[in-house]
Amino acid sequence: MCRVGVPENNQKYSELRSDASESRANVMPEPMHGRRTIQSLERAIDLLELLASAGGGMGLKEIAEKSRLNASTCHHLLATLAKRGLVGRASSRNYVLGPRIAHLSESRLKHFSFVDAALPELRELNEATKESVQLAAMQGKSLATLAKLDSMLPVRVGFGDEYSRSDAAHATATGKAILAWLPDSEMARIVGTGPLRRFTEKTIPSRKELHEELRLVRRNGCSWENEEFQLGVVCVGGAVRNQSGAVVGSVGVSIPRMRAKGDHLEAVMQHVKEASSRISAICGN
Amino acid sequence: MCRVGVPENNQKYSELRSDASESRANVMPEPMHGRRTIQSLERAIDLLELLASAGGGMGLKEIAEKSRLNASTCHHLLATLAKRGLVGRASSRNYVLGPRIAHLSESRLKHFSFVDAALPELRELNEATKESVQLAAMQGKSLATLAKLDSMLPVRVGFGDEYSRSDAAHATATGKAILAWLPDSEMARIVGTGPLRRFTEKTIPSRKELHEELRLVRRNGCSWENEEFQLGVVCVGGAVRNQSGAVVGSVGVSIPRMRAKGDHLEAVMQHVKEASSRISAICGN
DNA sequence: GTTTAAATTTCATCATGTGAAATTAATTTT
DNA sequence: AAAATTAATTTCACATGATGAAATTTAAAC
Repeated sequence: MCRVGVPENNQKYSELRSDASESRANVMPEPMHGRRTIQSLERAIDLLELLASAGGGMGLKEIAEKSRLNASTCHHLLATLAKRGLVGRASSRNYVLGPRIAHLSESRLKHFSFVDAALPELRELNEATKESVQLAAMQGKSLATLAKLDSMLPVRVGFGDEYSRSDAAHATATGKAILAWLPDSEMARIVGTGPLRRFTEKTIPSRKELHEELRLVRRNGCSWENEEFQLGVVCVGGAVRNQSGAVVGSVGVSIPRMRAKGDHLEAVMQHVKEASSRISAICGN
Repeated sequence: MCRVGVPENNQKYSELRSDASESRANVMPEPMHGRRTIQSLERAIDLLELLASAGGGMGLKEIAEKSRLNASTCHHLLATLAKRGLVGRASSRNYVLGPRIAHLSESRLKHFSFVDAALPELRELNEATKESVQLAAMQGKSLATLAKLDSMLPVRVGFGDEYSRSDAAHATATGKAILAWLPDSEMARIVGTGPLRRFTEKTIPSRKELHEELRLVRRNGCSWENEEFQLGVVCVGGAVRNQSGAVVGSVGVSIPRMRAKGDHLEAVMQHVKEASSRISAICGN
């Protein structure tokens, strides 16, 4: 008897392909010589991601169903991954992510540079907003500026070349972005118990108001600062998180007061949110 | 026209294959139908491991050389890995391990059970030595027994079913295995400043002697304990480390004094060393 | 600017991944 | 226990898709 229709797998395959070349418009129906990606490898990665998503581990059958792949194919892929330690077997004989994953992650972490990783995104943010941008992180109780790209507009915010540390976490958008998503105990440690240092007459004066502001920041998804550190300068900040969701730093955009309003300000906030989430992704989030 | 000789790749391939089946002696020259692993996937994993080993990242050419693969093949593999975030590009355009590695590792860690992972190895140790074995870890300042398998011999060490915690880190082999490879500050915190609790007349009495013993343990590669916790019981312990080399626990074998000598004791020490290093591997080390 | 080297893409070939089917192993039910 | 059921693994023939030499493009030196 002859097979009717398309073998099950073909559908899957064309899905993958159209996905791979989504950018170029599909002017021609079937021209693509473009062997863009390696099928077996992509499938193996699918399985890894699948195992990652379903924590407790899965049996072959479940994996085959969820991945919509032939069980035999899954078995071959899993056997290869298992041989190399990228997957392991739980006591229930379920497949789970293997020890070699931890090893790879460890050696990545050892050579990972936050600044290097963030710099391309920072440049993009700089070009998209046309404003001065910066990357910050806490070092002890100090807010450190790790990188800075100045605006190219004639009127711009620029504090020179010094990568200053300061006790201004409560008075800057980059600082507030970090504080807002830090555990309370950490936040308290950084803010301290003494009076909050005043930089301008607009600096948040009290702990109570700071807490309230941070609550709003969390709700809003990004932080802001209105001449609280330097008169004439308005700032917007976004938190950067790592693989475990912990805040590791923040990005900020500094705008001269004259431009800090309306559509431009809205657009900057949007860009900051996107940039911070992209940098977070690079950090494993 | 007929092809003369073997195309370059075939050699490589047969290398891989013979490597894959190294355990079975090559009695037959070419019987193997065994399509055991998926070549492209194994090659991709080779590249990941290569990138992990050479921290700073590598260019395509170097990767191709080191992996002994065709540059084009590397490129296809890397492009696929990059599409899925398992590799990324540094600012130098070098290939590096990507953010998705951290993500996978994170979700593995979230569901990882030390006990589950170690249990099979523990069983093997139990069968190999015929003695009672246990898995231990520090919980605060207490040494906790996480799992325990009794010997099947008529004369055996067995403390019943209670998974006891105790302040016996300095008096047991499992405890000393942990202390020996902990950072000094951690070690000091656990041992405390008060007098060391005495369990038998053989318990190490002073901090000074403990330090000296731990030095010997480090040199020896495994710890031991001679009726220091319970008269009549001798114990051997090995440290378990995780991906970053930190000590997360230990395995121990408890032997009745009558059997704790000569070849048997030697063999137990060897088995403990191997078991602890295998469990460490499962933990990512 | 020119030269050189590295990275990427193309494409024809055939080795290799694929999946249906058979076999074996592990559970569950009787 | 034995039978029945379900899941896991292995086999194998075939067509797809990975491969690598060569061409092209891009980036780095000079």
